[in-house]
Amino acid sequence: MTPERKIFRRIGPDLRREAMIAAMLAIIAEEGISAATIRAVAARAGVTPGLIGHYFDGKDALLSAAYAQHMSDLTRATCGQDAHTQGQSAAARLAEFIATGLRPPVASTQAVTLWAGFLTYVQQGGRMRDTHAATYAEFRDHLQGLIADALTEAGRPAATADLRRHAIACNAVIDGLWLEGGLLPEAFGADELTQIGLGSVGAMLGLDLTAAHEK
Amino acid sequence: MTPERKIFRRIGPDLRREAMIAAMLAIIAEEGISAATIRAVAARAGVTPGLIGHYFDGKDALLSAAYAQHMSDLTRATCGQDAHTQGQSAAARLAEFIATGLRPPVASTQAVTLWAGFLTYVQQGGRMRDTHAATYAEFRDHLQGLIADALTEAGRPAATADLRRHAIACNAVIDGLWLEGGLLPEAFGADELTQIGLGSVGAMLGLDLTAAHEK
DNA sequence: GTAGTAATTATACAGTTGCACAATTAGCCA
DNA sequence: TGGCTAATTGTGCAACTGTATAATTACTAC
Repeated sequence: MTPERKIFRRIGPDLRREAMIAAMLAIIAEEGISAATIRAVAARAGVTPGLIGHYFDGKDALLSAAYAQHMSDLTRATCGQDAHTQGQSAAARLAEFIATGLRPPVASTQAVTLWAGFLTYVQQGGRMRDTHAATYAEFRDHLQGLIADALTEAGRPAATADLRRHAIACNAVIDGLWLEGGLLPEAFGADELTQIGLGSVGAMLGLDLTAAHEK
Repeated sequence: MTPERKIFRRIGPDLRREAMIAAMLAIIAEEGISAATIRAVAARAGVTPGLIGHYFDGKDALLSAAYAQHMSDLTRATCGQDAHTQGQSAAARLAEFIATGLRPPVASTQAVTLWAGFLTYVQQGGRMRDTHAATYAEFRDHLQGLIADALTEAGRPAATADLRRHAIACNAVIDGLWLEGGLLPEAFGADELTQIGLGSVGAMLGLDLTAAHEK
């Protein structure tokens, strides 16, 4: 009766890393970041705690990697819809961008919870702050491009300074609605945030995005 | 050479509680919530760890109290400015409300960092979730009242359903700008967020809030 | 003054945390 | 088939965590 040792399989280093990141994200989303200990992540990933130290240079490195992954997922899910709206009008593309950001999986309690869990560490500088700044810039630049196209299409091209202000404002609306929807999901109707988002941004830009979105 | 015991003063129970809450808030703002241990809070409050257990029923209770205090501070700082704008037009009062929420001390890295630190725990239910829901409702209801007055004043009174949508949207703009300003303060000019906020909400409601605010 | 009492300190404890390190093993290549 | 190597495990440790509790002390009322 020798103490039976765990039998294990080697999956590639990349897969192993991904599994650990996925485990960390799942735990943060479900139980909060304070529950995301090395041991808990290891157990969820079906692995021994020591192995995490083998793939990541300490817990902070795993946290950073998980944050980068999550933000990358969100950005890809939001900006990646451009492919589906290639032939349509600029207004329709902008409307679809907004709608995508305000409906699952982008807008969801889980996504907001994850983001919020990381936020504490973002503020303390280091890699996570850079990731945040880069993600924000990418998202807003993308939005600014869509706004520029839509205004040009409407025969009202705008100067760069105005475009910047519009992008900041539209981004704020989307962020705010995304946040509130994720924090208090039961406080809003199914389609409500999307409609409000389209209506608000439309009013700010002088475009009828609701009509553009329904086509 | 007996081991010298710390000499201490008794301040009232209320003052002691406040000192502990203040210490907790300071630590969360400066070093993140993971640094807010009982021992750290005690040291900052100039007190022994055991005393915290004497005034609060566990660490969670202190955390809840600190969160409630912070949100109360923010709400009071934002809504409390009504007194100064009593005689003015409804549009001016709405404009001042928005401007107050987008400039220090309400809009600041410290305030956002604090809020973000608590967010993780808000998601896990309990007292802190109730505090969040109540704060959000209070803020939005206040905003909705200001919007109703401003629209009525402009000769365009709105139905309740429309007011609700307007309040959600305006609240989202303010929240989004507040958040971004706190997370990336160096990315925006001194007055920029206020101007964008007034312009955006004005466009959404069909009012010239920038002009109303300058008077 | 001086007792009484609530506030405050000091200490101890059991559990948890991140991590380092040696021992083991799975899969690959000759 | 039989090593070789890197992936993986198991264990241990020192530091830290929240909290309970007994011992002390500052203040108040008389």
